[in-house]
Amino acid sequence: MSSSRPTVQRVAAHAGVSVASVSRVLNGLATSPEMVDKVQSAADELGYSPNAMARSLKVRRTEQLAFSVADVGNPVYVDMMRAVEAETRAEGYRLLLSSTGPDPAEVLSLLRGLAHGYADGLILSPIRVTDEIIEALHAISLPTVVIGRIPPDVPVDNVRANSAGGVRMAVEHLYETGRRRIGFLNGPTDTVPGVARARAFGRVCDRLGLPTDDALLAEADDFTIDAGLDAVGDLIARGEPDAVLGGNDLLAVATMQALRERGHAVPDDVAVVGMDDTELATVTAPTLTSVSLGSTRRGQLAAQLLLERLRDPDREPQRVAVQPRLRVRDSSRARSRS
Amino acid sequence: MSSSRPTVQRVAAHAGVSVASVSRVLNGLATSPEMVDKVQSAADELGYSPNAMARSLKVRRTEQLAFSVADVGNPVYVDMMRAVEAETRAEGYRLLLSSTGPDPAEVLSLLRGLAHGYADGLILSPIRVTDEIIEALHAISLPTVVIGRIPPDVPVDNVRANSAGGVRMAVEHLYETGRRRIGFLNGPTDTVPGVARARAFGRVCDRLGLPTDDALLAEADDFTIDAGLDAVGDLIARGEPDAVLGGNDLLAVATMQALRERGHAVPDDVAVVGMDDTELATVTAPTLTSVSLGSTRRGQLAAQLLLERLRDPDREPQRVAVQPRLRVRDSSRARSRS
DNA sequence: ACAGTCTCTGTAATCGTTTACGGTAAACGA
DNA sequence: TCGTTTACCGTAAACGATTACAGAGACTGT
Repeated sequence: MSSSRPTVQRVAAHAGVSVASVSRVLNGLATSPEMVDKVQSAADELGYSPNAMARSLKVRRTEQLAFSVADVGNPVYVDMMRAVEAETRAEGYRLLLSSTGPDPAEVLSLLRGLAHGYADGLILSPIRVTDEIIEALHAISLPTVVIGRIPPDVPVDNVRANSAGGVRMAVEHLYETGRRRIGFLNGPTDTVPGVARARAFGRVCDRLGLPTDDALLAEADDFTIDAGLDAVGDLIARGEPDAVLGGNDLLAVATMQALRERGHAVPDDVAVVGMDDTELATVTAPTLTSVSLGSTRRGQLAAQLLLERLRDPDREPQRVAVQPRLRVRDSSRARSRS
Repeated sequence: MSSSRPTVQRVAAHAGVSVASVSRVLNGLATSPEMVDKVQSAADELGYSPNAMARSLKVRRTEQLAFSVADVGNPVYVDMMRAVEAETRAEGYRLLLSSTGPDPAEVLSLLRGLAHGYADGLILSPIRVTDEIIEALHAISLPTVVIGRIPPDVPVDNVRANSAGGVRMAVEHLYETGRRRIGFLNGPTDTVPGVARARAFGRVCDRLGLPTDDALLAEADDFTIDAGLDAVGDLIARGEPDAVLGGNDLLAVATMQALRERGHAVPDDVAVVGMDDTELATVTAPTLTSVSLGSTRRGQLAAQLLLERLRDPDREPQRVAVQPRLRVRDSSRARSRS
């Protein structure tokens, strides 16, 4: 009894047949009943299971898809992930998650490393897009769809949200409910969503004649609760806002927490609204008004685009956008006093 | 220009050298400077990147580790994941997440499918453990560590929490702060953690002389917020508890939400405590008392065990346990009236 | 009885790498 | 000058599977 895993050769020898026959019965091709019998019993006598690596080398398919996200702790990716999984599982693919932190180098290594190898296709949602990433995307031959804005000439399928529209809806909503000093706790502005949201915020404030002094603007160095807590203190103290928009739900949650600790009531003193409309928004107290950027829909579309490209690798890259929708909850209700 | 990806043969031809030389310079083995030059320029002229599949077939390593969790939406797995990732990244492994839903068949397919192929090692945290899974674990040759209780004779490394101890701490804490009708919103009792926690709850209540009528017991059919909301209504209405223990933080959050909707104050009318002490516990209002089962520590230990086994495949399987710790927050403070 | 079909099986090539092995030529020492 | 060491390089054999191809019987129909 050799120590290493049994191979198809060993099974063949043990069953007294050829390797071809073993492969055939294991893949359910036409064979005689007694052949099936011999091979099957030899196989599970030895505890054989095929080497996936060797198999995919030959057939050039792995039956796996990779989904790369920036932060598994962010519920927005959970939504996307579920949608992607639901869509791709039906086609028999296994889904592999991979969490690249905030560092673009990670994404890059993924694009070059895993990209050509362990998966038949890739969905990625990079938070920072560097020139190197763009370049790698140009060069990539693996079917790929990216979630998030990329330059129009990058030849991959693309689905994106309308961040700017979302910010606009949020600010208009706050304006309509009487808020005038609206703060913005953004994520890092060297990220794709960060920069889009910053720009949009400035524009809509200008249009509505709202103040945009620096004291009303804060930038967390990550789209996380911890980073939000670090950054929001100043905004609250120096900006004296009557409303705060969070760059995503996590930042909004951090804002609520900081407000509570400092004795400000939400929404009576300060309204808070988030972005992404994740499950988090429903569990906080008060529940969080949030603008949905369609994470589930984006995941679904990304999966569909990927599956279509898998079927037809040569078709034109497509790009689709999904529209935002405001979900009003308690954190932005009208003041009860006033 | 051929359409398919360039191979080592092609860059060899293009550089006018042998494939062996190409492989050598690409792997940084000893070669002359001019050889390095020729190969390098040929390689990136063709945009060559090696086929990971073929490579790992030969060297029998993928440099990848797989971590399989039941529900990516559960923050407890996020904690574990981060810990595992931190530990394994240092050794140069890439971490692949894979989300098997609540269905044991998924785990099984993972154990047999991905198990022998795309990863050098596997960490899994199955929520249900069937005979088939036990059997597959006996048969597995891939280095594997499971997080969660398994029968003692299963020959894989194992790290587990002390659920029972955790439940005990939670209930004692509630008892000491004056609660007498303690409800329990558990997850499914056909799961490993579900059954352990149910048993422990019964025992500690008996010991303390607390009532355990059926009206105080509820069982959600998943460890999620939605399932919790479905199941907790009855418990609140019929059980009239003055405290509720959630089988995990998600169930506790669901409980708080349901209580709020029905006009009960937390903690004044009803105290709530969760288990797992996830990030969620800090963002709710009131903040959630929760017993930490050491998710980060468990992830860390699991990763270390796996790495050790990777270095020495023949050593004895180890099993370690991590102890719970109660984290008191606002949701279980003493009543202010009374 | 024989050509033609059909069904099953085995031999060997192949996927894209790595690497053991052997050969060649330059460098070295005496 | 002539072995011997050293440094490189190329040829070919793996890794473990799939599959094109061809051969071998077993049928069929005439």
